[in-house]
Amino acid sequence: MFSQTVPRTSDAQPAHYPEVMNGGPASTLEHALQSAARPMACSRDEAIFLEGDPCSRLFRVVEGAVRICRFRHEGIRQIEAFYLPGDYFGFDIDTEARFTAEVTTNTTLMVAELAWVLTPTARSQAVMSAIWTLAREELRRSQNHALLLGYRHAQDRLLAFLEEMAARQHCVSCIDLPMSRQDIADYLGLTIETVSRSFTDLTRSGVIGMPRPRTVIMKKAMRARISNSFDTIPVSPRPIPMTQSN
Amino acid sequence: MFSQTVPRTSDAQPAHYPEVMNGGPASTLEHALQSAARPMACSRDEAIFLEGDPCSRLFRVVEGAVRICRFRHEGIRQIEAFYLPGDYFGFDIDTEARFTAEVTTNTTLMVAELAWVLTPTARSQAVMSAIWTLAREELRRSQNHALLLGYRHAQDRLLAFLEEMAARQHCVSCIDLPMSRQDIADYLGLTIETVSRSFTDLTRSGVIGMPRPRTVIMKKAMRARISNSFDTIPVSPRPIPMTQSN
DNA sequence: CGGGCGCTTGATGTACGTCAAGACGTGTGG
DNA sequence: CCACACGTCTTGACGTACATCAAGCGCCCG
Repeated sequence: MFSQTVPRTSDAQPAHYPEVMNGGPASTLEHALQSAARPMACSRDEAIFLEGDPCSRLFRVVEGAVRICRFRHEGIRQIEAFYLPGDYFGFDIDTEARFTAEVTTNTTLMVAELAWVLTPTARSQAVMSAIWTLAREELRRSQNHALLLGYRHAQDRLLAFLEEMAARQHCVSCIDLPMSRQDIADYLGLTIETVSRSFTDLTRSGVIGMPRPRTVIMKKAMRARISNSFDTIPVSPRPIPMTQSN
Repeated sequence: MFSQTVPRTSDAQPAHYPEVMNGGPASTLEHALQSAARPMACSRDEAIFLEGDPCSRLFRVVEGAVRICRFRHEGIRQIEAFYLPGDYFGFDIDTEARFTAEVTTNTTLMVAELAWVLTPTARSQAVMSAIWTLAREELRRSQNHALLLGYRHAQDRLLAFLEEMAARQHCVSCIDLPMSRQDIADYLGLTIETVSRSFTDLTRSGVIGMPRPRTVIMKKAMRARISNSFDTIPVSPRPIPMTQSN
């Protein structure tokens, strides 16, 4: 339960901020959460919280994946982020959740009451700095998402997405996709057909291998395949070392 | 100089976080910056800092506008955010700037050395909470940008952009656009021609008025014109009261 | 082995990108 | 103050990539 090291981006701290804002070893967060957390199993497409719900709980993905999204009237759904094993979410920036959170596949979470985590005894500077690190990571992720959506070609967006997934998972070349084609489409701002066709095209051109629909093998110089890749690394400036649970 | 109240989103604080994380009256930030800041005038397209530069300065827009962006190899540019009068930027989440900052038009800024702002005397909890508020605002903006880019039709993106601009400016119906069509295109993930055509179409259909290219009048139920608007307000959950300088 | 869901593939329309030219407005110099 | 020139914005013609509508395949689970 919360027994992993948090995704560490702490190798890139703003040197100027005092300790309370410096991430430091984010394992302090797990430590503070250790006794507060309880496990929670969700089956596919189950909602964890809805947009507008009070932000009262902090979650960590153990196994599976979570999507946060919004809906437009005719049922059009837009996915803002995926959370993979090791990721925290729910420490929102408002009193009310700005997105709906659902699991994309059978998923195990750890849950802790924010009120409990932030009790006077628990709310150390270390905990606060860990929260700060999470917020920065969230901002970085969102900015990278916007950059991804700036690509005009479906293949570029898909490749950027696959690179993000690869960077956030352990293996360099083997990617597990714990979400449906529709989920990917709603994250990339495309239709499911275009996503599927792009997967096929990338496979046919030898850029990726796809033994099963939700397993992708990265082949050769994939980055060079992005027609207009950024001079600076577009998706994840520094690969995020992410300790996966179980 | 930094004499305005910061954009207040503090009406939506996570009630659970201790004071250090609660925005509180962000005027504390201006107060802390008051003596540290110096004015800086930039002419159109001038760079303020480049991607990769050390994050050492905090800026506030007094007049004009700033864009932060990245470049892809063939000169394709992608704009992540605009900063308007009253907005702070430069308090980045890393030691190095993740974007290049340039002014879109003749612009006046206030500049303060982060090291000075964050000296032991200045780094009060109030200052830190103000920084936290800025970071949350940045996250919200980035998420809204990603949502905007999720719209599949150019007119929808443009309308969402205009709504964002309207919400961030004083007047409800009269929008000043302190950036070129190319800037708007690079922010919306479109070409300049498509942006121009969308402006024309919206004008012809009576949704907006455009006395001059950079002045837009919002007419009638503009929101209803977005073909797939979000059930919940897409761009700015609560209009941001933004005190403009001079 | 059968059913259903997720994924893929096909055919067609349309919105946007691209290339190109022209109009407008703005700023500068005479 | 006017004329000119440059840059910004707009408009046009055309090609292309993606959305849409529709059908079919394949995998997984019951």
